[in-house]
Amino acid sequence: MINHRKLIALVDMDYFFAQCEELKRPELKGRPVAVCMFTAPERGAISSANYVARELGVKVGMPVSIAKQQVNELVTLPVDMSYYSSLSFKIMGALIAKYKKVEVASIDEAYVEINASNNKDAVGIGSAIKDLVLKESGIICTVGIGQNKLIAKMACDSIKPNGLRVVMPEESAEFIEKSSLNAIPYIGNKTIERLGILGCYTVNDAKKLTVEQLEKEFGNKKGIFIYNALRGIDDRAIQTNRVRKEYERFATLGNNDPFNLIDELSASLFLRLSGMKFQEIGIIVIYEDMSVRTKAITLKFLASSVDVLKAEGKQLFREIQAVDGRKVRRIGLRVSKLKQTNYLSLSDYTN
DNA sequence: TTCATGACCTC
DNA sequence: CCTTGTGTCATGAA
Repeated sequence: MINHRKLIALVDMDYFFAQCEELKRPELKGRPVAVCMFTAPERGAISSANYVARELGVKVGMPVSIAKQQVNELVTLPVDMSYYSSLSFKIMGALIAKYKKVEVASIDEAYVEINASNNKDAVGIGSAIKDLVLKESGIICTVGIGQNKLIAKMACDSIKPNGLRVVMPEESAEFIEKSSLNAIPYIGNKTIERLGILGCYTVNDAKKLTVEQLEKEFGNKKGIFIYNALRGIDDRAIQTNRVRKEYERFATLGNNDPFNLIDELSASLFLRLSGMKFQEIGIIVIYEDMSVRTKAITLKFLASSVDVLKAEGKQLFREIQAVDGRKVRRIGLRVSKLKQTNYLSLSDYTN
């Protein structure tokens, strides 16, 4: 038996936004709590819900009106992103300080490289991570450990909330075989549907497909990813310093003037950029039937002014309107082809 | 290289 | 009044 095998731990904060709210207001514990994105006082969608609410049928993404109908004692709170970000920042900082290789994958998820020679060691490290997170922030998390990101993620998903699960390399194949197809990351509804057409409903069904068949159906990259994932193979590396490649801001139009809205989105985006320059601007228009149309332009220069953003955003919107005059529900504004001009500022962690 | 679109993620 | 707000990546066409 080889000593010190490299493994990956996925640390995932449980129902993060709602748990942050419970931390802020302990009297909420035990009550059904949902953090909501409101577009109007009584209108919006569920962004995060604690397990009390989930057990009563509240689901992430659900309209607030439906959730309230279902659970009338539901506590609905608006998003307080800067609070969640500060907690996240504390947690991630503690992980980075203690472990050599950490990838901050999102506001509530991090991959950590660990060394463990056996299951017992891995469990010990996993529970040390859980203790660290709890001590640092008061937040309860779930840790999944496996030979790669895929196994770590699936182990974690399988044992939420407040869980810890280690799937050692020699158990990986069986672990995957016993999983359902939709438990595999990047296999969503569309992929499930297309696999069904190919006669595949389980992991073992799908393993009968050749890599060529999968590439033909899903494209080169994704075909190979799925072929490997079905066998527990995943060679994605831990990326210790990920850099944002684009930023976007959305808003629901309501009765607002779209051009005013674009000005507001520009201002909000510009704040977020904190000095970063950009060369591509894009607009995303979402219609009443939820269909999407996008338009983007690459500038001939690196821009850094909010006025450019406003002007180009409105121009792109006019161009879309000229081709498609349907009623607009939401508008998004995006900047990409970014160039970092200064050091990381606090706002890099607050939104 | 640019641009449009779509799948997926997750709270 | 059902359906928020971000972000990454891949593909295919021009």
